[in-house]
Amino acid sequence: MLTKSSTELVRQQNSALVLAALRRARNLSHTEISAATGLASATVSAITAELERAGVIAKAEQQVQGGRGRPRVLFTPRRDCGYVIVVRISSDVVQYSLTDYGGTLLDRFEESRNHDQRGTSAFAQIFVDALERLLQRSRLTRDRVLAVSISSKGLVDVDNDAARLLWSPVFGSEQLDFAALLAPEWRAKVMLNNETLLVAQALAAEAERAPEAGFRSLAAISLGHSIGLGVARKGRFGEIDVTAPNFGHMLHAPSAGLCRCGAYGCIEAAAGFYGILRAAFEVPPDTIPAKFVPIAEMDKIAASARQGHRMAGYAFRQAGLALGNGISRMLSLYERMPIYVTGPGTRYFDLLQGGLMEGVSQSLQLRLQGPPEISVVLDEQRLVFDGHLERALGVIDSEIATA
Amino acid sequence: MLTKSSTELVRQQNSALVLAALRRARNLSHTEISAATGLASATVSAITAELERAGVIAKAEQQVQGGRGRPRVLFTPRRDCGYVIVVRISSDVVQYSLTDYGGTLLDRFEESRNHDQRGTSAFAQIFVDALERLLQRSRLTRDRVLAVSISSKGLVDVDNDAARLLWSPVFGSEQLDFAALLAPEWRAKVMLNNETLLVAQALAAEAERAPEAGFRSLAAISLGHSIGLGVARKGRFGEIDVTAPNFGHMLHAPSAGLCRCGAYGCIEAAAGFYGILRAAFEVPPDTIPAKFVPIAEMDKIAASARQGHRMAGYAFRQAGLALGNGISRMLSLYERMPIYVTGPGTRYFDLLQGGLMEGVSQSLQLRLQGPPEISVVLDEQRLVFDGHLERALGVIDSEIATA
DNA sequence: GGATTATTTCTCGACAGTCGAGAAAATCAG
DNA sequence: CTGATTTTCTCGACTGTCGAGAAATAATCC
Repeated sequence: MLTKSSTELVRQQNSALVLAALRRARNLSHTEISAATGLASATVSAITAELERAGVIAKAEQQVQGGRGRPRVLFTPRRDCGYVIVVRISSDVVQYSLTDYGGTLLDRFEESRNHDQRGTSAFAQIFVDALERLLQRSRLTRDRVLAVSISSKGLVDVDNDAARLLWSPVFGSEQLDFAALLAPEWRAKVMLNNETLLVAQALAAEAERAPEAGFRSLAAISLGHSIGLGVARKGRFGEIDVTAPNFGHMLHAPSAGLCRCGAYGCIEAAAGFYGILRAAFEVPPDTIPAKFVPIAEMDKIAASARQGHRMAGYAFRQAGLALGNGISRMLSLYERMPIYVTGPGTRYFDLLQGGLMEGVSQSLQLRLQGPPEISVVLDEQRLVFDGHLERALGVIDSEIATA
Repeated sequence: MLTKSSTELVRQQNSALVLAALRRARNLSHTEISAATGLASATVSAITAELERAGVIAKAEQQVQGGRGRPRVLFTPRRDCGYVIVVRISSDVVQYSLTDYGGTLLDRFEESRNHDQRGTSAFAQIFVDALERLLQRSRLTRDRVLAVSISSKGLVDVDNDAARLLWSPVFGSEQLDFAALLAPEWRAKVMLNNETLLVAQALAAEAERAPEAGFRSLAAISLGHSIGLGVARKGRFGEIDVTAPNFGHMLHAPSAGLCRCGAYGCIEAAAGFYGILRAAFEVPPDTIPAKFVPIAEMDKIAASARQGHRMAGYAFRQAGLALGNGISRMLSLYERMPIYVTGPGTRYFDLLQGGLMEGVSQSLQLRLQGPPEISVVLDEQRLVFDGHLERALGVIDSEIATA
């Protein structure tokens, strides 16, 4: 069932367009906005006047000099128009950041997760307190925060309005509903996303900004204790569509052994750190996986693999194979697209590559279209943060345009 | 990059809305259109007047009688406004159908595909000739045909404007570009879709029509000599989005043996008719697959499986397992959705079911959300045809609205 | 220094579209 | 024939976009 359209929707769409252009370029003049959006000059006047009246954009202090005619006046988003809180939950630490509406970082602190006291209710309290602390440190009130963007590894409720964590390596299948946690007191929109989804979002935004590269789709794979996948595709209306399929716990092969999710044969059970560890030490594959593998331990296995140790090399090869087969299956179901590999596991990419290429090359589609481009991207943390901002600010912009 | 909006686009969208409503209900009065679309009465007047002037809709002859006040005048799409040609290519026969703009069948004939003379150029000639014949029999000119909708099993170019068959069981990897074939002489829009995609389209349209069932997504799987998958999902703007992932040639397990696509371990190599045959007769799995398996042959294997013959039962079980694992992987990458099984292979569903359920139940997601609903749908041929019409008429409608 | 030129922003009227309200049309009941 | 009822049609108000040209303003030319 399609939905009806109206002139107000037109204005919303075009306002959003102006905001998006302004966000990309930081500040633009009247004529530049017109050129970037394709809107007529008169329309730009109307929209900027409205946004200025609403306090969302302002004429920039510093005006550009030099041209011949009437000097251009630059519009820019008002930084103090609202604030965004970004929360990154990882297995050992939780990072809280505050940015303004322009996306510049104002404050940040981390709290290490105590490994003993698991349990969601304890964490919920810590979480809410940390947000309050963030406000106090910057002397802000709750209603100035327009969005709280949270990320974790794991499975997230796809329903757009919910912010429920369905399964995560940190909390297991104890569900956690962040929207409910902040429900009455906070007006902010609460969003929860898979970490690797945000990486894909950031990479896609970057690709879109690049000169006419003609971005269509891409996938981000994060290697570490667990395996994450984010897929970004350009939708029919030019918008970037991002999903976080359940790649790490997709079935690879029963031989991969017991996964910490409780199933047998997940990709993660072969390619996650604990899977590699288990294979390298020839632990029976139905052993309950290690809760946590120090990176030093992994480095040791990698070193011995590089020195020619047979089982260590085999473990990485099997991990690569699981990833390669998974990628092959993923591409069968979507389409050919470039793959970006991130996460702590990239430091072993030399050891994984052989198995990975072998695993990828076993399908009709890849024979027809050639193997996908696979590249390693290093700064996962920055990408996750960029993805947070990209999403949160985008949502805020579209809410402003809708109002 | 989003795209700008304008008042003309609003009219396009709303015209399309009116056409869609009219197509669903055959004929509707002014007030009914208003209720169905949510548009104001005055707007409906403007749009219907325009469409009537363009010759796309007309006031129906037969008016409904009985009420008290002014009698309602029913609008209905004009059948003679244009025509659609539907071509279904299957391995043994090609079916050509002609329908009017209302979707009623006017003419149909079949031509059996000669199994010896493969080769696309010969087929191209036959194809073009058949289309001409269809026109002559109904005394139509080429320019009265607004769409030619073609279906085949296999891989289709995803690019929306192209109509290129990339790989098919019928022509192998000899590509065939139908749009180019009809390029200068025909004004009709040429579309080519995977057969199972059309099944999914038809099922989704049906689900959408049904009372508030809240359709979100579904998958159709076709079992036969080859294995097809169509996935239909409701997009962000209420439109139905359909894709035909390359499911049959997704990697299952190396043990599945040689597939006729040339790769090893495809789902089809285990679950396609020739795969089942091969396993039942204990032919080595790297044997080059049979080009064609008569259904009688399959029936014999099924009969002996039902009588307890070990290898025959095993073959079907392995086929079910391959399908189940594939479904599990597919659902990992998309989301939980109901599965509809069609095609000639459904007559062996009792034999496949055990393996299928076992194969499906091996994943985290399915343990969290429960197994998907799987149901058998019998009349695949009708669904394919319905899907053709659904798509072709939809495209025509949106082109009319755009004009 | 004053006129000219180039450039940007702003404003006005035309045009397209939707909407609500009420007039007009057409039928039925009494 | 009259009034009630229901549906369709029309009119004016409102919102939005667009093109053209007026207004603003700084650099340049003489």
